[in-house]
Amino acid sequence: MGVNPEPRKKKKGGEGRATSKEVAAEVGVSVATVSNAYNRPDQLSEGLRERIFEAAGRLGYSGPDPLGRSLRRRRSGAIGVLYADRLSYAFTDPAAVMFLEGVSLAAEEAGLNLFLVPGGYGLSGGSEAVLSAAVDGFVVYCVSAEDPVISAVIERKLPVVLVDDPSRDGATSIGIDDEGGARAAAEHLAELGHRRFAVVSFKLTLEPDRGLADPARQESADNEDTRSRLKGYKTAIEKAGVPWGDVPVYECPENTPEEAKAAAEELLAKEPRPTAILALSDQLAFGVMEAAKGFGLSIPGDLSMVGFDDVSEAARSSPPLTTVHQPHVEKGLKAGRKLVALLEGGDPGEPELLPTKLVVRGSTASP
Amino acid sequence: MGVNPEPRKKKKGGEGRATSKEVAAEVGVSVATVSNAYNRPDQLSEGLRERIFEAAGRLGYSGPDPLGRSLRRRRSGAIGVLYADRLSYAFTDPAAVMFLEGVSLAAEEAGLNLFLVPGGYGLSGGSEAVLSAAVDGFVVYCVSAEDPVISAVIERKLPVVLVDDPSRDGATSIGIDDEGGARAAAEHLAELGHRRFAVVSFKLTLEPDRGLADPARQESADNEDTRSRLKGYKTAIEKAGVPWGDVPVYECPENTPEEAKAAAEELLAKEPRPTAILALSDQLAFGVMEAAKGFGLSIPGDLSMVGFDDVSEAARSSPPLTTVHQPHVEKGLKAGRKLVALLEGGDPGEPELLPTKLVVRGSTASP
DNA sequence: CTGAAAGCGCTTACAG
DNA sequence: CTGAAAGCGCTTACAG
Repeated sequence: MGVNPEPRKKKKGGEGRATSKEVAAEVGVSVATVSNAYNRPDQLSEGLRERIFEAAGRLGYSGPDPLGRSLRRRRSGAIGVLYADRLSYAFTDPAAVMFLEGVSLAAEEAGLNLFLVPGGYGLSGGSEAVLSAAVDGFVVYCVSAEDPVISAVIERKLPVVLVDDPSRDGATSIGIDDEGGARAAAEHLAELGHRRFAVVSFKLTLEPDRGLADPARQESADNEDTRSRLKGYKTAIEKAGVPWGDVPVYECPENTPEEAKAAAEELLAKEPRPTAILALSDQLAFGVMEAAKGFGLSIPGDLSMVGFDDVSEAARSSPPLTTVHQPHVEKGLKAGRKLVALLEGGDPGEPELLPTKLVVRGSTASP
Repeated sequence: MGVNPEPRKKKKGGEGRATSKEVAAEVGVSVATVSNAYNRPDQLSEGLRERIFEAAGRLGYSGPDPLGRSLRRRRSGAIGVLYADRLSYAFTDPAAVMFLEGVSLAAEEAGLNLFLVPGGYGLSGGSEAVLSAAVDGFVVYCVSAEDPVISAVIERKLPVVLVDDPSRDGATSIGIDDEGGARAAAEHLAELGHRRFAVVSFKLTLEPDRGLADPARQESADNEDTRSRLKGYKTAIEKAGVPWGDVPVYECPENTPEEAKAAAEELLAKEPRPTAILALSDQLAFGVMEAAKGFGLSIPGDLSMVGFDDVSEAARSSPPLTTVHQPHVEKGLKAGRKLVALLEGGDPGEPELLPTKLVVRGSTASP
């Protein structure tokens, strides 16, 4: 007998946690009864149950091992949030943090734990994290449709809700009205009289460039959000009589103020200088504002600035940032709830689009 | 045969993901060989391996199921972060978010996933989340030594690192120099000439009060951080010749600006009005500043304000907040690394205390 | 280079 | 009210 190798030096020694089998032996009952003591109190007498708990306490058994239970039940009790990038970036982006807050609200409601899973991006192991996460389903956030990690998620055949990139037919998804929000932002600037625009954008493809992106590249953006926002700008700007081809669109490889600052430094050095800059996120907008400061430009006196996201810092920056509001927490909450519904056997439902809204604050004025 | 009940309608139908057994049958090898194809490529011929992958693709097998693997290996590949409160609060507190950033950095380094676990606090199930999380170890954040969830963690007999509350003998822990930081903050105010102080504090016990806390209650605070910070204030203030008993300490049940605002409204209504307020966190300080605005008080003209944490908003608030800096990200990173070391069989090591530092900005001046 | 066997820790429907 | 048995999906040391 006994072929089983290394796993743990259990028994005797008090060390290493006890198993239900050991508790059962101690009390003189079967493991089934120990299991029932924890899971179905009505299945055994109160007295026996207490004796079991007492023995468990003595042996240091803290209840069913999650791994054994999960394997048997085919449920881990956790939902995974797949984030496109390294996890540490997620905590750096206020929009992502609010989204996570929403998802965690949904997880709490359902009594589920939250598992954070980084997308590949050349991390050690690529999609390995996705393949090795013991979760019952995924909320996929901020991952472009082209990202190989998406295939990994699909392969897992777990319930999935796609956020902000509602492609895949039949998939459950939730997003926001990116195009409408972006259009409103650009219209606002046009109405103020601006005609010289520039745009600071997210990366356009998985292999990002740093620098100006021509319209062809813009249209090949593999992230739906990005495409829609650019399209919204374009519609409004062309309506104002400015050819879209005249508008420099600067691609930043990362959604950080630092990248945007560098971008803006190039954009603001151009002659004639743009009088208004549209940023695809508030994070990017903050970087542009810093660059403007460096150039001795006042906002909104010399330069108008519009962001996207309405992160809480937007209201507190100086000047307060005009931006497109989107309901981050609600988006996370709804995404989480949709996943829970799927877990409970619900059907995919219709893709849902949450509204956006332009919030005019102090960073925009007539040129 | 076949007693096993409901679990899943596998086989045929293409639906429901395949198992290694099915792949083995398809290829005509044993499950051991399928396992080897994924885990030990050197154990089988390249040709066979490819046939296995090919069959896996056809059957929709995406590699070893994490649950089965984890149970067998006795490793889940995830580290848990236990947060005292509801998870959604964690995402609301910038200090917690930075800490999580640090932990996620450590997790990434080690190729581990991050599991977020809410502490009980009357949530559905109390410590259930702790008991049911499939993790290899815990980083325990922001949980007071008295919290019952701590016992649940201990019971689990998993490697643990305690953050900010380095009690338990023999446990691995990391914290900051709370007392020194707080002392420096109060000394700074005393040197500016302040003599009428007030303090806005975290909750003192698991069953928090809202309102003034007398010294007895202060000393019974079950969170080490809180006790140490109050002690630091006390030392400096008494050194300045002000009896600690004269300093109102207002307990807020939650670490939110809203609570602090309400607290400050009471504090600022007192006669004589305090000329300086010390807050145990920046979050609380922000609330106090709002209240001051409501009273038409200028900062630092009418009221000096010192926070604690040096969250990134602190530098951007108006006026910029004088506060005690602590290295949140580094704390998380080190906590995570300590856990990883423990997981790899390292020993607990000495409790580590990271330095704090007063950062003087615009919210403090002479009375 | 490949397979048979044991077993990780648990839960469940059923028989008694 | 309690237990025997099957099995969740996997990995491992060993024999061949």
